[in-house]
Amino acid sequence: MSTYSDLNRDQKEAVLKTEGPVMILAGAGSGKTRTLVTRISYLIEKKRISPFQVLALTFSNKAAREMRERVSTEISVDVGALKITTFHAFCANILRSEATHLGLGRNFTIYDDSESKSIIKTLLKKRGISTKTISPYEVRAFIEYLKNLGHYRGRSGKLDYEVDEKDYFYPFFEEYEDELSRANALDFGGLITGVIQLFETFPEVLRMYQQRFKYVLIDEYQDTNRAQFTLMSLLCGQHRNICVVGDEDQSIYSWRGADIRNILEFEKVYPDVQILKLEQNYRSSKNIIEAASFVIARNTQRKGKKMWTNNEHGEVLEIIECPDDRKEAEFMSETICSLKKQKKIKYKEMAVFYRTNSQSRVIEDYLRSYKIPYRIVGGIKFYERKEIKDLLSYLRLVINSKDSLALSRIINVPARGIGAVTMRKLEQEAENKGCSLWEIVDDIVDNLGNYSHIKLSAKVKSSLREFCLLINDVKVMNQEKVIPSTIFEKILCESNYLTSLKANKDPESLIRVENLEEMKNGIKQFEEGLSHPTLAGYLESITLDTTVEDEDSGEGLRDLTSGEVSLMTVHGAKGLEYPYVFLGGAEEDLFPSFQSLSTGGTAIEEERRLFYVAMTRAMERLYITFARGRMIHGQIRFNGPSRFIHEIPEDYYKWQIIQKDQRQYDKKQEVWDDFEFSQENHYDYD
DNA sequence: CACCGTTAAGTTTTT
DNA sequence: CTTAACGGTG
Repeated sequence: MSTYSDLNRDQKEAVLKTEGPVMILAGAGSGKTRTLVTRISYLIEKKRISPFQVLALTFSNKAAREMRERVSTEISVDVGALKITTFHAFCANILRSEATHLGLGRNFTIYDDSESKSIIKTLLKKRGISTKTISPYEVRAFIEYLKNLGHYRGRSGKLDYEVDEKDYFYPFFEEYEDELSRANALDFGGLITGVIQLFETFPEVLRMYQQRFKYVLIDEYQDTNRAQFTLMSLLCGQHRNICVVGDEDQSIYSWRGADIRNILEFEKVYPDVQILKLEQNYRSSKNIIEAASFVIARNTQRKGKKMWTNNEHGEVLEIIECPDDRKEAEFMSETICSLKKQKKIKYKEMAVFYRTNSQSRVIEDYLRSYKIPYRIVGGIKFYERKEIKDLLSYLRLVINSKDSLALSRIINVPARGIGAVTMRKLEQEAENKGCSLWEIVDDIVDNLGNYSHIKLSAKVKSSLREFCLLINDVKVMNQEKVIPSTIFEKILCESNYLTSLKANKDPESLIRVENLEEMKNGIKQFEEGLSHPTLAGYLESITLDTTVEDEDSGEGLRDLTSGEVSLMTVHGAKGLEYPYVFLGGAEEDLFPSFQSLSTGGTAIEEERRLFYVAMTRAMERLYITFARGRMIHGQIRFNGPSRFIHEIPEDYYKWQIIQKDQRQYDKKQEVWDDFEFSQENHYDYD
């Protein structure tokens, strides 16, 4: 890399301003990643900063991977020392090395959302509270809320948020934290707050990291929560070489704790910040950019950017009014086919976006019947499947025997005759002795005599013995650094998990067997390229990065040169771009969602940002479809087109009506012209 | 202890 | 229309 001539003036500035706080407001398609990558290589090659001192934090592994790859093709120096990683992986890393400071074992387990929910459920149950009196969901939300703020138990000093320790829910937060530390576990939020606690409690540790990371860069800054902001402030407190890159108009994760104030009020914390705007869009046609700009301009929570492009005007957008969701899917399929046939557009250049996952079903049905190859991006989660979680629990227990959640999950899977009654006895004993479930189980097997007060049948005893034997065997294997795939194999066979699955002849079990096969492939893949793969390393890699390699769908439908049409939620589409985009279900109560409308306030602005994100993914053509009537929860609902459609000036679109019928939407009057028409008469076509 | 029927509820999901 | 969760029975 010797020249920056391919960058525009603003981008160059963003590269060159390396000292002090910098905020780059990078609009959609403004060449953000390219700018960041160039900035990193400028730091290293021109300013002779050691790669060891540069830290780039992203949210997704995908983003981290992409940046790492692009940096490594860009610069020739050793990139190995360069830290480009996710917030969570970064924190997990620090905590593993500094674990002892916090009284944590370095082999701690990381619980995902569903696991922390289980913890809360058992917690409530233990207290004899029905889930109807207090919903575990609410408790979880409360705990998550605290962690998103950066709160940890006993945090003191000047807090920039308020915590009411007399809050009805607060004791649950404390009990939950106790439960996690007993299990030597952390949840995702705890990874961040754990590092905050570490830094605030041990200034010398903080100083060490401050000295190491002299240049810090944060991508997708609009999605940071309070805790991440605090972490960043601590880390950059000395040198203040902090560069954040984001777009307030693409902040779509506030329900996950993202705090848009982090970006809107950055100047308050860093008055000397240099704010740079990347406003030239290289992705989309003029029509698309301008139409999207009109929509987003309605938001008040903005710093204000004026996106522009040198690209052609291109075609106007198309608004397609369909009688129902099936005709909408049919329109998409028809259009995709004709684009492919007549304009030789490849499938992989087309994408369908929707607000909710449930919308994909009808679309999939039609795509299949039109023999259009497609792939769902971010649909079913591989690692959330029962059989995968079961085997992961075995592996976890081996690594961290205090992980009682993992133990309870698998002690009777496959069925060994160790049921709820036995488990209650064991849990009681563990509680009395103040030790973990595993210790009790392990001890009972060795020293039965000490447990005469616990009545266990002979069958249960022998089951426990067998289970213990297996786990202890595997623990030894792990200590002897046997590779993960061999350990996996052993558990799969000797736990009888595979045998009992195969005994079931139903197709469900067959799929499970295949999934386990795939899991093994995943482990093998992990081992490749590592000289000393460990089980702990494997677990870390998959809890913090659940992306699964694209499998080849050998269904015969796949067209290698043309690829597949991509289907995803609008959330899933962030950061991506496609020449041809279909945005389905642009209806009131769906997009914007019913919930956001009833929440009121600024919730609608986030929906608008979401709509804006969807629009700005499109490079050449954008089709926005809506259905007059849609099946929702088994009932046909008539919601009318999304308000966001009306926010696009009329010169920017062509309004097309599919299958005229009696119930037409009159966009001039914004009312249905026939309200009395009965649903039944309406929906028996074919 | 496992299975089946009933009931209730229903966004988005980077880690 | 789905799906998850609970409570009753065999």
